[in-house]
Amino acid sequence: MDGNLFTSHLLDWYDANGRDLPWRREPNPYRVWISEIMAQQTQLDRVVGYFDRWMARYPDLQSLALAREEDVLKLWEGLGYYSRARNILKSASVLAHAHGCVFPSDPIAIRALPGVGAYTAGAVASIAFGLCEPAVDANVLRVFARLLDLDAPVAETGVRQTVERTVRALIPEDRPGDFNQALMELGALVCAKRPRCGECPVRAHCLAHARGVADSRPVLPPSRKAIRIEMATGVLVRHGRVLIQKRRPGDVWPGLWEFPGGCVEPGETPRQALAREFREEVELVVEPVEKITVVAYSYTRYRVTMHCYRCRLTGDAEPVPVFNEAAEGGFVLPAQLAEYAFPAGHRRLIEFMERDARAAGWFDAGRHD
DNA sequence: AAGCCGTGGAG
DNA sequence: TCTCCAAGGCT
Repeated sequence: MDGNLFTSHLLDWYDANGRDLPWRREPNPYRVWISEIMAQQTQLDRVVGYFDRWMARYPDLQSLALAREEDVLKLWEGLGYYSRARNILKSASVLAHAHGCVFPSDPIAIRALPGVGAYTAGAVASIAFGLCEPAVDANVLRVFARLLDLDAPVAETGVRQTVERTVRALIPEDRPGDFNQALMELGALVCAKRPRCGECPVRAHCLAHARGVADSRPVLPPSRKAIRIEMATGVLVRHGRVLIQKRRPGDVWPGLWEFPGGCVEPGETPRQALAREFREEVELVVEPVEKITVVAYSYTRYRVTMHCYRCRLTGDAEPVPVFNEAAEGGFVLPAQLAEYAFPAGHRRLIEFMERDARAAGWFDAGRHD
């Protein structure tokens, strides 16, 4: 491959077709870092809104160093992979104490930050500091699987190393960040899962295209099957306040809030499962009295059908929840639910109840006590 | 190293 | 409806 010609074709295309993204307008290290963490396993179009809100709230490292985890998780709500947000806070602490709130330019120091792996370190080093470091993400792997017609599964570590070496040899000293971004942009817009070779600025350099096998690259590993599960969750209102609890570290969605509930076990109905979960989780005896809605959502490899019920206490005793499987919890006003970060499925339940509130009155105090 | 961590859009 | 999979990292 003629490296110089390849690079100029690619950069010319990027200059004409690269998207106008907020962190590209002002690529200081802090902004580039945040954008790259947000972009992990997330399509850029979804990142933009979160990025803008983040920068309005935490415009620099100094302001981030004072941030509270609750607020950061709320800002991150819906973006997924919440450990990224917690790792940003851990990094902020490191950057404040060990680096005096000056973002380090040394790739090794960048790579040492929590949540920063080989890709992100290379991206920040090249985009923010102009260093000739490769940034090999899924886009770049796919692009080079086609350029080089690699017949090994791209998930293999050997393939990544091959691609990193190749990229390192191609990076132009005057535009390392643009080169890396151009490779990714090409993968996102042209050399996508279904390639659009007719629009490709570097198809003359592409072995898979020359051989007519671009559609069968990259070679993918066998996929894991989705697991379907049924869950039940309950809305318990008392004196106009609704019971929620905060998930513990080590759980799925650590630090996020939810309504009590859990998996429907074999042989159980959703209502039975819900009564059992309330006993186990919060030591309250409740009865599901009314189906609110069914929310279908998915996380990682699970496909969840969540049956949502309005619950009432059986018995007259004042409820004192004991949070056996949560970090904390309590009864909060429905209007306050907006201040807590919920997993997407529970957030959709809240939105359903708010939309439906006038007709159904899910949160009406007099209806439930 | 293989499994886990979220979510929503594309096809 | 259902599968695939994103500007990955951690354990």
